[in-house]
Amino acid sequence: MTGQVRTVDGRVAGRRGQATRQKLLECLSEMLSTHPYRDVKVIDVARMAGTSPATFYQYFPDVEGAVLELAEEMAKEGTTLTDLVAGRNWVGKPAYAAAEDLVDGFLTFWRKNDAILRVVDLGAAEGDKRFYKIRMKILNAVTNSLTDSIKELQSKGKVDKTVSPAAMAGSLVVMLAAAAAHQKGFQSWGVKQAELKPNLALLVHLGVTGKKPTK
Amino acid sequence: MTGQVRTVDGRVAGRRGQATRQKLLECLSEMLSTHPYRDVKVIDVARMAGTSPATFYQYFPDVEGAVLELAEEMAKEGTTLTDLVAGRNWVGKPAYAAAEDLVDGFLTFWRKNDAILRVVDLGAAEGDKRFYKIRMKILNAVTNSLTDSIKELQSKGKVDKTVSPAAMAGSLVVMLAAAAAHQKGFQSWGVKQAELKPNLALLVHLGVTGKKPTK
DNA sequence: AAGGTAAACTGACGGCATGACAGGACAAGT
DNA sequence: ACTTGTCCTGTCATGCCGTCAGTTTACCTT
Repeated sequence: MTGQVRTVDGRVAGRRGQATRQKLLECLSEMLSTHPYRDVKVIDVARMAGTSPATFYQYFPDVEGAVLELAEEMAKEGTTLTDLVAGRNWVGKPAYAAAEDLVDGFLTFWRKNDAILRVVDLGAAEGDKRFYKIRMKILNAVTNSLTDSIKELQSKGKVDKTVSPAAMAGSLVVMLAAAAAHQKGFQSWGVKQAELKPNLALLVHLGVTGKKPTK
Repeated sequence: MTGQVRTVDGRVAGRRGQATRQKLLECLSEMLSTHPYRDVKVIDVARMAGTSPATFYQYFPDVEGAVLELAEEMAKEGTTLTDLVAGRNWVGKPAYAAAEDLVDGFLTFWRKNDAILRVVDLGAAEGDKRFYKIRMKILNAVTNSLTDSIKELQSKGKVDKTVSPAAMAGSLVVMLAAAAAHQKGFQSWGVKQAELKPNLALLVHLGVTGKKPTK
């Protein structure tokens, strides 16, 4: 579609403009990683980028608008998460490997983008449709894929008919997202990273296949 | 301990003072339910409470400080969640009922306090220890209880030794919290409330006992 | 009831973020 | 060098933040 980068007042941005715009986004990202969302101010981001607040407002309506921009970028990258599920075999021994890979990929992706994902999560929970949509875009990739896998197992009679594939897939994906977001939280329960992964994988396996993995 | 309510500058608050303080908290709570966290301003809360910003700052250091107050209150109430797990029988048919009750209680509690829990979640994810502690207080009640249940099943040989009780309990609780926080999100996957609950209960059952529920 | 004291509240102020605008700096082509 | 369109910044009005000095209110003592 319209791949044109535009300023707030409708001008098309040239090379130099795009560069500063990008720099502002980078600084914002940095800022989000090191300061509470509520305290991220336009003036700080602008200063960090070596420019003025007025410039910031040329490219973004406000902080939220800029965060949405970052989130969109991330969402594009996030659709590659589908590869973790699509075309996997959920029967027998390969099933557990699939579960492990899914958990691993998910945790890695979340850790890499945790600062933005925090804000996206908040915005979505607050009912902001724009953030909500982005969150869906990321999670849908995995959820739909998982849903299909469960449906297939069901049609083969390998999974109980009472299970709702979408609800189960959604629950699992939501669990992974939350576990990823609060990875540090587990430490205070005396749970080490290394312990967490296999248990999440076990739960994913149990949820999808309904059975314990065959070792 | 010191049950004294104090102002920021150290005075002990009297009857009238406590009343306005309480009113401010109520208005803040209302504000959090209807506006994005980032946009909640002291002046708006004060206006809604029919007082001035200066009064607000007599009782709370800032918006965050007041939210912590609200969260503490909620956390006290939240420890009753333990009752949903403690003393439950996780063998045979009663196990599924236990899982159902846990899911139901959790979702209800979360929905009732969603506005504050959103902020607590954000604060915790951002690494703020105060919010983190409150989140733990609520989740620990359930997690520790679940952990014990799993340990017990393990000692009886009913659950695989490779399972880490704490990691499993933590994963399940985190899943419930996330599912509760994004209840609306499931609708766009075509999942109805009524479908979600039994599937969550099934996952809890699978996670704790390692087996499908006996109907 | 008068007077005293601590509590409760407010008006006002300096400081800072926001957001709009107009004008100057810059790059690229002629 | 000149023109043109893009890009950036100085400046300003507005509004919120957070503090303080000072006023009003409630309560207690005598």
